[in-house]
This record gives sequence, structure tokens and C-alpha cells, in this order.
Amino acid sequence: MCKQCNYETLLSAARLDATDNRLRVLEVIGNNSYPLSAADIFKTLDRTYRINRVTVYRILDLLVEHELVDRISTGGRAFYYGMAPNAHHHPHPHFYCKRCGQMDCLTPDSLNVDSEALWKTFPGRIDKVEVRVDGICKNCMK
Amino acid sequence: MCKQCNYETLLSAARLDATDNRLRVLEVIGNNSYPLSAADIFKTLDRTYRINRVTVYRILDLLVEHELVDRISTGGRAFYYGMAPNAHHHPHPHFYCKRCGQMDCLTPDSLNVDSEALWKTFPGRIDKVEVRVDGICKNCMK
DNA sequence: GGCTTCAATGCAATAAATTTGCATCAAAGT
DNA sequence: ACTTTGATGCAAATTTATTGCATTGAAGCC
Repeated sequence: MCKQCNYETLLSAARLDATDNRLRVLEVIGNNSYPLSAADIFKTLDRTYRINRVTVYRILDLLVEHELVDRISTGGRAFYYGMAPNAHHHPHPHFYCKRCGQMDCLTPDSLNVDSEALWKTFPGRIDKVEVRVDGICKNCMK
Repeated sequence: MCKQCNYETLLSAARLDATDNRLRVLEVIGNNSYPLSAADIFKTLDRTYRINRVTVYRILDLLVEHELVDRISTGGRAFYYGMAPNAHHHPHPHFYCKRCGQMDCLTPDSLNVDSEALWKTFPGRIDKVEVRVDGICKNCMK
């Protein structure tokens, strides 16, 4: 849940028109406390507003490309989407439960990743460092 | 390239029959210096021995399940496969080039991940911590 | 030897997630 | 009004992986 982000502002800062659909996709992602799949986002929106699946994919691509949204890989087949790092969202690792598919955010410092040396020495461009913990969540352990 | 692993031994240690196909899949993965996609492995094998795509998938599932092989997610759609951590293969991060799809292994200490606290406190089961660096590789930068 | 069993493999069809191509529509210029 | 342009929708295609069922060949048993 993000009370601090203003989605219209985020969009206009990225020089993107704040269409209803874009705002809604961004809201669904930003107001959720864990990352969601494209299918989740589509289902949530379509229940209330009627939107096409492809439109959701296209908006997600756009938001990822403009770095408002982060495309996160899972141990499964689909990508998940969460807010990209910004003033209110620091990079953090995720936990993926291979039983139920739920993805949770871990606190930024639950794992300590020191990537400084790599950034200095890597002979190419680094865009992001993704850290994912795979396993079985508390609920599924029962 | 792994000179130290004996693939028959690995298979039998996991109580799996060392069929030709299983050995070949394991060899292709183990003898390669970076992870490969199922399609890569299939193409490599099919050129020489004639094998079915589905057989490759099934063997990969089996090897992953028995922890001989590691299924690695990419910034793309397909999974990649590399040797699972063992005496000769330490866990390490990977670099994924989003332009050409090439995945490289980074040295185990190129990024320093301290996950000790998490293992202690996490209320569920942790199977692995995957660290992936995304960006554009040296070659694609030109 | 002949019979049964069973795991490994192959082949065809299907599924899941995403992408592409093309049509439409509405707002912004001119 | 006329044209352009970007956003969206719809249907079809693509990519990657999985399922169901048939075949085969070796291992055990009478």
C-alpha cells in the first residue's frame, strides 16, 4: 500500500499521458503490498471497469520500459509486477512460494547484498540486481 | 566446463538410472560454462543423437527435482539450466543480457550476499536464494 | 524360452503466458 | 471539416512447457 506516491505525477514525470487505464494499472500495483501477475491485475481491473487483457500487457510493458514498474521473475512461468524503486520504494528482495505462487516483499535489509564492486568492474551495463528467495511459505507449510 | 564432476556418479548418488539421455543432458549442462535453455540443450543433443524435445524437458524436471541441476529464471520467458550447487559448484549470481539473451555466471563473491539472518528468522522453508544481474553485455554494448 | 512388468522415451495434442497485426475510435492539430 | 496520432480492442499467432497415450526394451519370474 502506498500512500505517498501520486500516480498522475509519476506518469507525467515519465512524460506519459495519464490515461484512465494507465492510472488504474499503476494504482492496482502501487496499492498492493506484494507484486502481482499480469493476470491478477487484469482480473482486478476487468471486474470493475472492463479492460482488454492485451491493453494490460501493453501498459505493463510501457510502465516497465519507463521504470515506473518493476518486472520481477518468479520460480514459475509468469512475471510479477511491483513498483519500481523510487523515493518511496527502495529495492528489496522477494520471496516466492513455489507451492501457492504467492510472492512477498522482504525488507530491504533482510538480505544484505553488496554489489558495489560489481558495478565498478562489470564490463557492460547493469540495469538491476534481482534477489529472489524461493521456498515454501508459512501457510503452505502447515 | 567441469572436469571434476563424474556424471554417472552424480546420477547414481541421486538413485537415478544413468540412461544415455540423462547422461547426455547432464554433460551438456555440466560441460558448458554458462547456463543453457531447454531449447539450447535440445538443439545440441538432437544434432548428434536424435532425441525428443519432451524427453529433454522431462529429464530436466527430474534433474532439478533431484537437485543435480539448477533451474534459473531469466529476465526473459524461458528458464535456463546450470549445475546445482555441489562440492565442485558453489552458488553464484548470474548476469542476463536482455539484448541477446546470453546468461553468464559471475564469480561466487562478485556480489556479497549475506542471507544468514534471513535463514534464521524466516517463518517458512527457504530452498534457495537466486541473485540475477540484468543489463546489457559487453558485446551488445558496441 | 515365453510372459509380465515397468521405466524411459517418443509423438501428438494441449495449455499458459505473452505478443503481433490490424481495425477502431477519440482527442489534438491544422 | 480533415488529418494525424496515440490508446485501445479483438482475433490470431508465438513461445515455452506440459499432458495423455502408445511403443519399446530390459529385468524379473514361472
